[in-house]
Amino acid sequence: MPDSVPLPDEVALLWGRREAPRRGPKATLTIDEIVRAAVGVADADGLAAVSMAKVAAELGRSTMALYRHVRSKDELLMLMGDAAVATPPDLSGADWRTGLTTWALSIVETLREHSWFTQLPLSGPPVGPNNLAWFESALRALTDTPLAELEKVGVVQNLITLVHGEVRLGRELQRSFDEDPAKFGRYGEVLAELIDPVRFPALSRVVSSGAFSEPEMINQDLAEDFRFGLSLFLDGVEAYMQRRAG
Amino acid sequence: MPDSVPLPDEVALLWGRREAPRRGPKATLTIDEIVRAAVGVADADGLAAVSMAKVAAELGRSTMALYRHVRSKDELLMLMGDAAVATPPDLSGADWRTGLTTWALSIVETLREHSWFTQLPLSGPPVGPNNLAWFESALRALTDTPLAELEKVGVVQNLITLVHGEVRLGRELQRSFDEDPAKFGRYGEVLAELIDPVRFPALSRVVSSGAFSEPEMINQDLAEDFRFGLSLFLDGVEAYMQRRAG
DNA sequence: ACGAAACTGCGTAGCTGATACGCTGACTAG
DNA sequence: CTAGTCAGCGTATCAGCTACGCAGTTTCGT
Repeated sequence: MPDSVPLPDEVALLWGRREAPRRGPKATLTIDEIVRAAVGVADADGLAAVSMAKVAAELGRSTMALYRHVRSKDELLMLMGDAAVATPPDLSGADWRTGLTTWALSIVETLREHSWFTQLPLSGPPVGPNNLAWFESALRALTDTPLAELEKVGVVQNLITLVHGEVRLGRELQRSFDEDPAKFGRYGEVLAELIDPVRFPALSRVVSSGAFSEPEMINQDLAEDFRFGLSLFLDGVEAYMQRRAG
Repeated sequence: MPDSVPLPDEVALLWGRREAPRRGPKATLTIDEIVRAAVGVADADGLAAVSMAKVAAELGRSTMALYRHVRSKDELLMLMGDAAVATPPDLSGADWRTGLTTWALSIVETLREHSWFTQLPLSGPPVGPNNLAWFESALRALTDTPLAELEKVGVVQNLITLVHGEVRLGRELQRSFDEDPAKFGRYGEVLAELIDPVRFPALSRVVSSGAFSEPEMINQDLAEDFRFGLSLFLDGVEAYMQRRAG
């Protein structure tokens, strides 16, 4: 059976289905090596540090050598985006709620190690094998629920959004903290100074409740917020299912 | 009363509290003009098009003139981030749920017009006057609820995340669509081709349910997903309040 | 077995963009 | 009036992406 729909070029690349040329010298570089090197650079020094030159240097090659394997830097970024997420956990046997919770925590953990992930330009809906595997994994957790297929997609989509937000915020706050730790100790103070209790009554109440005065625990607080948000969201899903079933 | 905590420099800038020099020629450029021009460029051609040179050209100035008013491009981006969100809606009189819904839809609408907002580097927790005003607005909607102050922050934080996700996805899908409209018509087909129903049963079911075959309505679908996610989340908040109060 | 075709790796060079430095001339406090 | 300040900007440097084309390598067709 021939491909009735020839795959878009980047998709073929993502799935390793780009046919190798038969003539000419064998490539001494593989896409895999390049992507691995790029991921390494991003993990170590952030996405901004990923330049074609640096990745090439990491491999002991010249900058332009990479362009024989990758059409553009954007294409490399796309490949990195699929390489970053590897394999989803096995959720079989868990009820949908436990499954989705595990799923969400797993993805957060995975992405925390490649927190540049959320900075990648999106090139449309997911098409990479690993990203689709995670998508599949989440959908599978919802198999035996009364949700319509489209609703399942909606739930997973929103879950992904929550996860991205958590990872992004974690990374940015961490970076900001590393840049100037002193600033964090003063966030509460600075707010207190800026905020007129008349114009900002609700915010003032939060500030004086001391919610912003524990500068040391940024990431703990953030992870707490995420778990809280996640459980609220899943509560909502549960309520929706009951309404729909009953 | 003197400032016990001298404001960090960028914060002073954000709040227009940087003192003007008393000697020398008067500036013929204001920060406001610069920020407005930069926002204009970003609205028209995207954040990537915002270069110091382009913004300066927009104002009929030389590139380096901007650096008298802004310490770096990052500082300009920070200012853009506060300028983009202007003034939050008045929610007084609404119950918390209606209030937060209005709030979320307003922010989405606002950010849709400056959808580069979600690409800005975050420089820590919010400090700009407009961003804080939105924060205040959301917190105020939760005033008369049984939530603790820290929980209110958590709820709003997660709401913001959902909003960012919606805006980001909308922008990226739109861009991707504009780049190659044909690709969207084929997303369902491409998936169908890639996905082995044995390895991807749940995804296959979604694909064959036709959930991905209406390429024309990307943004409608997305907005739908957002409203769905928002209502699920708020259902969860409601359930939590009841549990807490009862 | 041999020439042509198909390739790979890479050197070079062009272009865009951020920004350091220092000059010129304007404005103001005393 | 004059010294001190400051705005605008020309110039130059550096980083990064990538188009182009050469030189050497491998394979196919005959």
